[in-house]
Amino acid sequence: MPTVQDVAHRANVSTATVSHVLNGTRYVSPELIARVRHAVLDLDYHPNGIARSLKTQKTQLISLIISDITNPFFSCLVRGAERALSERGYGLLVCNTDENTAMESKYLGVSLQKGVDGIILVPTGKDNEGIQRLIRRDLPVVFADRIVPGVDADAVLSDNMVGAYQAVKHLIDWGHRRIGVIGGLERVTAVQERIAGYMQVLQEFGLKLNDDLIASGGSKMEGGYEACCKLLNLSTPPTAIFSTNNLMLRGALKAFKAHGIAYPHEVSIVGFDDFAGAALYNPSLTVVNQQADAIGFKAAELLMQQLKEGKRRNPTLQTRLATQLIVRESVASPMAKPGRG
Amino acid sequence: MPTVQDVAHRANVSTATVSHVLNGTRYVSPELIARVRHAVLDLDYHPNGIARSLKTQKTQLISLIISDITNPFFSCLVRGAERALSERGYGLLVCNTDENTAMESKYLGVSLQKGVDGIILVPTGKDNEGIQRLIRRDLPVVFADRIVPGVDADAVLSDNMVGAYQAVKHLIDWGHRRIGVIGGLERVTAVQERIAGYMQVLQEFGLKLNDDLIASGGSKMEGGYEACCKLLNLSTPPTAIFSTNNLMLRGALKAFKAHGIAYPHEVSIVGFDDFAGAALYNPSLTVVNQQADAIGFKAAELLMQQLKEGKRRNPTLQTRLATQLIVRESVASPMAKPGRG
DNA sequence: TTCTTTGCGGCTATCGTTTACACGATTACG
DNA sequence: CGTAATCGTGTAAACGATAGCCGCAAAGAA
Repeated sequence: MPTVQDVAHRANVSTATVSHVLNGTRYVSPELIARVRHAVLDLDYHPNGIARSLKTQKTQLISLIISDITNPFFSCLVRGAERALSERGYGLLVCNTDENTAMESKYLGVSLQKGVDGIILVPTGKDNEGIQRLIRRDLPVVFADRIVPGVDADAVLSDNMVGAYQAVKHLIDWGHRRIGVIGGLERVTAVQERIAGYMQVLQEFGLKLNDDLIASGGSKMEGGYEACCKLLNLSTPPTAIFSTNNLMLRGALKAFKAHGIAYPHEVSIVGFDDFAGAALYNPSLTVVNQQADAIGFKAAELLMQQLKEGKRRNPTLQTRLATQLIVRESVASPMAKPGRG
Repeated sequence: MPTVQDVAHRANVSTATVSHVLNGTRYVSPELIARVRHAVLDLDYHPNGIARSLKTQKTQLISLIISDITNPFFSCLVRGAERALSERGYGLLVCNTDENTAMESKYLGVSLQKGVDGIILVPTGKDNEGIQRLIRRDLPVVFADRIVPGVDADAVLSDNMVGAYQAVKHLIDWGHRRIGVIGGLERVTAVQERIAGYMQVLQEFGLKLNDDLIASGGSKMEGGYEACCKLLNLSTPPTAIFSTNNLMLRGALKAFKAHGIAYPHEVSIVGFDDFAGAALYNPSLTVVNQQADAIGFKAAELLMQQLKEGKRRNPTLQTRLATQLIVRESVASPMAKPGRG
């Protein structure tokens, strides 16, 4: 592996000149430029990024901390972020926390050690000593999808309240009055907001809130399955269900299947977050779409901005991306006799 | 940001001692260990990974080059790899090539500059100068999902021929004789093998091969849609279709919908690669499952081994992971009158 | 007592860059 | 004609860690 020294030697110039030719950081005569270029080619020289990082204190690395890449919402988010970053020559370090705060801390720590230039964080939710440390060190951080309440940093989020509002309003428009919710992890601000949206609709239409109708589980398919079973096993089950995330929606569908329930005629269902194939289910699924890719992209852009300006932004910027109700076939009027049992 | 120097100073020892205490690389008296530990805590010292990397020539970073994280197969693969790596303190740099050889080269280049310790590569297929360079530099590489024919490196793959065999045999067992294939990119060895498996079954059952029945497209949903349309528009369309990948399967389903075709009764279909929700379609989808997570995990493990042994393996090791036919509802007997017109 | 051995821990070169500073030469200016 | 400014390039000091090589002291041997 040749080094600047080797190049300098071969081109009969100093290492400074080599460096400046390569980076265009000061005037060098055409003659020397040519010699250096030549030597670089001859030796197949590629500058060592690590040494460069050590000197410049920049790694061109961003870490992206999410809960689970396997969730299509997050994989789209990652894709969006990667698109924005790779254009500008940044690499993306992907970390899966599995909604586990300890993991999050660990990854925050390794990110710091690896010297990333910034972090896009989908926080597990609990306020976290690790996050405070980043902020203190003045490392650019932007939250995506969720925030952690006490912490002041840029964020790009879905408009969760409105999204939930759209979903639940849709159910009400179809005549549903007894609407169940499948919630995810309670500490996650995104689901808090979605449930708040749900409650707001209820209030607006003068329906009374029934705690039994709010069922929570993990955030994955299994959790959705269990939560949905809880709802279906109520003495008077809901006539419609609003699932606050995409994996849990599928869990709910599985529960329908297990209980021999045909949607939408026995129970209607609306999900949060569209996904490839939602249109292909039979009946197809009515969902609230969120712009996962754009969230990632935007978050990366904000981060790049902070990097350019060299500081964390002050005051902090919170962007909300619109959601959209996609009406398909999973909602129908409630049956004449609500409930099954 | 405190450095070893600061710690050494505060603990009244040399930097060498600090380093050795932190890494346990030589005997240090309990007394000094305590002093160093104390100083580390006092200063909230965290070693700078970049400096360490420069000195040790190791970054604890692996890059994983795939075509598209948005494809559930790859996101599972990533997950598996990450699980194996993060346990051992390695970070994962994720790169999406979009099946584009130029992108692949670019990412190979940046990986080298960033000084990754190894690469897990899902090659786009074309033999690539960049890959040869890695090999020459003796950088550990392991292929996942596919290989590039001329290049000698460890690989972890699905047993594609057998998988395709299972799928197509299943269709034949149900009485199908005119079976279409939706192929992906031709240069991808995985799809080559799957098509070879298809051909093998045909031969075994004395069916003659018909080029019209092999339709290719991109590797994504759109490609599947188009390829499926081609098949459906044949003068005598197939009675069953084998899709060689997961996204294309959904594209095919979309084509069914567009053509008003009800599977499995009008046309049967089998896909390659199971995915969350395949069981929830209606009718549910019969697919050949591959162990995506295990492929990623195993690939990472092989890489770790190479790192431990300090060299690329010789001779090279190729692992095949079993596939499994998951019979659901998307296959039925062909109609009495094959074709539609 | 003196010489050797051994064990502990400090000094310092090194990894491969970037970049502040210095330098000599040439030109411009008052 | 002396001083200053300009110009093009080189020298060498960082960046923050690791680790080879020594030196010193205490212990053991003769």
